[in-house]
Amino acid sequence: MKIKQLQYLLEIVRHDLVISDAAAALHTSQPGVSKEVRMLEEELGVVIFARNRSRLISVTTAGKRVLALAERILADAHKLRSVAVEDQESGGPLRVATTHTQGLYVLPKIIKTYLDTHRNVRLRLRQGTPAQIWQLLAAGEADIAISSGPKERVPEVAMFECGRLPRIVLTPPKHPLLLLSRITLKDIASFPLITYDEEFIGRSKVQSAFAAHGLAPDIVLSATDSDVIKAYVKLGLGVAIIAKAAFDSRRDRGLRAIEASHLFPPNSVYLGVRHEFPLPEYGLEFVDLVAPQLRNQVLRAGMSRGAAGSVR
Amino acid sequence: MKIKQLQYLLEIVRHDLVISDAAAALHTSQPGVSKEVRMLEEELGVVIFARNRSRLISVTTAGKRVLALAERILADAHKLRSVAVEDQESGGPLRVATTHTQGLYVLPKIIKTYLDTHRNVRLRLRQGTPAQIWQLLAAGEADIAISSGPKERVPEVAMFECGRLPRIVLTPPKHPLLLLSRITLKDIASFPLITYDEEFIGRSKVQSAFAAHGLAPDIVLSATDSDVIKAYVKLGLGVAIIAKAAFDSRRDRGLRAIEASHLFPPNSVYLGVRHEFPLPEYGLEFVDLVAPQLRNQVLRAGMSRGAAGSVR
DNA sequence: CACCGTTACGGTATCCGTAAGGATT
DNA sequence: AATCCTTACGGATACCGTAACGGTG
Repeated sequence: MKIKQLQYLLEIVRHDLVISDAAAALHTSQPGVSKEVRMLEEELGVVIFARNRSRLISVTTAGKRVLALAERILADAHKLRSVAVEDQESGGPLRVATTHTQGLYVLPKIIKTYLDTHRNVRLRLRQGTPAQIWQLLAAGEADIAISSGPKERVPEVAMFECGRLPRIVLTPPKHPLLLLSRITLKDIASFPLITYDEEFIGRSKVQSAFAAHGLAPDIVLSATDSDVIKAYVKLGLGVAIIAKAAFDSRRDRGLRAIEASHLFPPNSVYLGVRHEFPLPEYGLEFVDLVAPQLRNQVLRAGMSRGAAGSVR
Repeated sequence: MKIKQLQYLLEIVRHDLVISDAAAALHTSQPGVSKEVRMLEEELGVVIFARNRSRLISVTTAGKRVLALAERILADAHKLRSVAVEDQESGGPLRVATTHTQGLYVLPKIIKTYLDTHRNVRLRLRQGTPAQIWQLLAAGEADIAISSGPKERVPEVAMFECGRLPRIVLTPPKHPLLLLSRITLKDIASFPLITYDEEFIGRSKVQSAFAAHGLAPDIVLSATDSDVIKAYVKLGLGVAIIAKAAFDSRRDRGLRAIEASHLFPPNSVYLGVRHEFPLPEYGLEFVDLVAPQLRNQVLRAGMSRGAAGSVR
């Protein structure tokens, strides 16, 4: 069974059962049409047209059913051909604001998968500090924020926890800390410390942990960027406390990592959208890749007005 | 676009995006499947599968739409293939009781057209006198009656006038009546008469017409069958009054016809069905060919209980 | 290195147009 | 005689399997 044969059928009916006319309309030869029709009839085991040897008389009852199905198949085939043009309209811009760590170490795989399947989405990735990120979202200059939480509530946005980043201690090779089987906060506090900038939540959590044990670490340098921090650790200026996700043992050969999730609480990562700015379907599908369970909450948040307690 | 290509798509999805497996399931070569998919993508101008050069990763958003349509098309195609078997069940017996005149001179064309388009209907034609015909219908041994009316009402059936048969006078060649420009009843009455049997309505109408003019024709022979009547006219036994439809100038070369519709009222022909025995669709389609305007009345009559006055 | 998808190639079947035949109106 | 469907035939095209190639995990 070929689609062409079905086209022939309908064209014949459209021309009052005159094969010659149908062939002319189809820009092909009349014997070709005649033959294809007969072959289809033979394949289906059904007489579609009642013939008078030199003329088509009428459509059989079985033929009517065949024609009805053929019509729908061809309509679907037509829709199929226009998927391409609709596809052009199905994409659009998607602005994601995120931190350096997320943008460089967590999102790449997700974004690759996403762009593979969403050819017409123009993804714009904006990096910044958490404060900048939530500000961008609140101002409507980003559609999705992925970042640790802001220090102050931002009423315009809804946030949902979408992951937790455990901490590690980062040292140069052959550092004394590497010899300890289970390090303590006190061990760390005896070395100069390099960590995230003040406005990062991670920084304050680190400081609180030390303070809870009456310790006051010597923070010699802070930065907004894991890679900057790494560079200074590599130079031997101190040890760092960063997200585990930002360390790649293959790439960061000049560094060593020590598990520290027992010392510092993991840093929650939030996905945020703006109230009253519902994400398009392709935006929700991005959310699906970041945190599959969040789709419905994000959908509702985008449609509702701002309210307290959107963080579960 | 080919149906085969759509099959390939679904088979690939069904095998978790592994072309090799799909090809094996389709009993064909793997490169063939690969190529057809790419050609379809090119034709539609849409990337259906996200690829990793040596693997299919996922289905694009446009691809999902393509797959949805492909699925419906293939489902319809499958239905198409099974039209043949359903067609076997769509027919059935249709028993038509009718007179010799109708069966031999009026119905053949209709029946040919009908059987051309209703290959699976087993048409049984039963001939008889009007009394026999209506009796068959009332007894449920016929589904449709086509005949002149019965002498007595038959409560079980609904009748609808579906045609009128004007009369002619039938003579041998070179008969004296042929010389008259406009014949009268008196002219006819001067010759021996051959006509339908007593139980035919036509016979009594003819007799009434003569009686109304104080004439008493000499009916030398009567028969139930136009062809029997013709045979005796041909032998010179007398002239006949029969339905015009029963005379074919090409076939009846040994006979001559004289218009007589001004002398005798036309004989109404009725189509009848039994109350509470609704015709199947294919039966109604037979009625459509006999009398297109009757379909709905016949449909209703078949579903309702017997009642007076079904003849309009 | 095992697996998978793509590319290349050649034999074969299918398609499709022209020409001729036959039936009907 | 004109119209229309069918059959016949031959050249071009597309199909499809095998084999070789390239990338990936």
